[in-house]
Amino acid sequence: MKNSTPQPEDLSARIARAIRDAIVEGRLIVDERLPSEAELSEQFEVSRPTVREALKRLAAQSLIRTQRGASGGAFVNRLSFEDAHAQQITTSTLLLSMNDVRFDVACEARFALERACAPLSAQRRSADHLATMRAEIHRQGQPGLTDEAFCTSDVTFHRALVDGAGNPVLSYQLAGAVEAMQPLMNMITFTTRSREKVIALHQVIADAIAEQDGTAACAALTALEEETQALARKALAARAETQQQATG
Amino acid sequence: MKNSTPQPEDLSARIARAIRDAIVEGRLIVDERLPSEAELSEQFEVSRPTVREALKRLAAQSLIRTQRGASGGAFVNRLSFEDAHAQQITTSTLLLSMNDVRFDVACEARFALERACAPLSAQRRSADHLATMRAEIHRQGQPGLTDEAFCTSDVTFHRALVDGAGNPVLSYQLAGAVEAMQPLMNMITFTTRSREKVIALHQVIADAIAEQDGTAACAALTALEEETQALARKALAARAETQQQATG
DNA sequence: AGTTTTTCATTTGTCAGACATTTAAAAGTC
DNA sequence: GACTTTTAAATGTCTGACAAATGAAAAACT
Repeated sequence: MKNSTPQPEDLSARIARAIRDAIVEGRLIVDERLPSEAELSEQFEVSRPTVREALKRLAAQSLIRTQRGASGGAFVNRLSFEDAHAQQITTSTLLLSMNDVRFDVACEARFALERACAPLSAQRRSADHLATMRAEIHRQGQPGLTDEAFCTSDVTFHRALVDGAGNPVLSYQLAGAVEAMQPLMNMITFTTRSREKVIALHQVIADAIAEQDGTAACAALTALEEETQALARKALAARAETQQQATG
Repeated sequence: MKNSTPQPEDLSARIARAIRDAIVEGRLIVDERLPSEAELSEQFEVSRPTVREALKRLAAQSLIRTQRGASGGAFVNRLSFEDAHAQQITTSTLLLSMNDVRFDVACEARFALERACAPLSAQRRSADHLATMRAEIHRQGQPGLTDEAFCTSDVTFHRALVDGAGNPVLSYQLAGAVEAMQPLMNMITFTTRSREKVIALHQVIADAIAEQDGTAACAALTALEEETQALARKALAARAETQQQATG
């Protein structure tokens, strides 16, 4: 009986939904101005604060932007790849951290997706992308680099690989998978030896991309995945042992 | 000089950001209750409506949920895969439609990502996933099926393929790529002949997945990509011709 | 006439206070 | 002890107001 009315939606939620539907269905187009808050409150027969709450909901999703002053108002926002990118990353990050997603699951997803990009990137990467990859490899070899900085560089390297495919949709979709891994990677303590292995594989990948050899890049990515998984297992085991010492 | 203060963020945006950061950085954990709106307005030294606007922003991103009554309030929400899934789809759909992303770009991304799933799906798919795929193939062969229904079935088929990989992170990341294509696919008019080709390739994919042959599934996906791209080119050309007739 | 300055109306941003509604816990009753 | 009633706390909503930004029209000036 409880679920007959799951959750009578708030007025502001209903209004937000109505406007969102109008945008998604194309009844409101990009840069079109919405009625003023006063007009909206008349149309929906609610108070202005309620309308405002609805508009803030939409603003939070980058669906509208607001401007003050005469001829200001709320405008349908062109959702940019940049905005979508950022949203994707925070959503993915939270998703992984809040649901206790196992490292190996996230890692598998990440490398599977990257392998999807490798062949395209091998074909199309610009000199810039390649230069970024090589620069990051160099950075990763610097002594005295913290683990966190190493991970950040790792992400930059892989993003260059993905962006090399020259497909913005692909870059957008991959953003979450690549960047959201960083907090998980930070669990790992990278020894000098393990860094050397990772860097060597990065080198193989960069070389393969340079020679437009997608197959080789995929193979190196697979090797890197196995190496990463092994490192994570080791970190996890070490952590378990520490905990056992603490409790026992 | 204009960019020195790019856009003085609203109070409600600032407060939302502060709380969001607290959640992302783990200072607020799942199911933890936030201070009441009255307390928040004191802490941030703003009025309750402003606090409420901030909370609505967070609610729009499924970061919090609110409950009325005594011992009610705003609680940090566990971002579920389901919620994230839904958000991803609407974001991806809007992104594609608002930025005039070319069909071939979106299509390329979609199939590249699906090929990343195919080997995993071939290894792990359950009987259920396979049954869904076969059922959709059968549905696609039914006469009198509208183009829209055909596309819907196509999406269901491909989602089963992706879900077969048994990696929820992968399923989540792929959701946008697969589902957001549907509006684009609906441009295409499927002739009986073209449907037959698509169905035949679906059959090849399903068989490959059944026999745990990831390589064959990938090959069939590539063939399906080429077929889809060809159909889209045809639809585009036909549209261009119609327009020329209208204007000329 | 042309240009600059001022005024003004519009619109969002913010605030204060009030009431309605929901809900769980406390108090009261049998 | 089990049930009912009361109560307090919290969100949901409304009204009315003022502040601040901004573009356009009006006015003033050259």
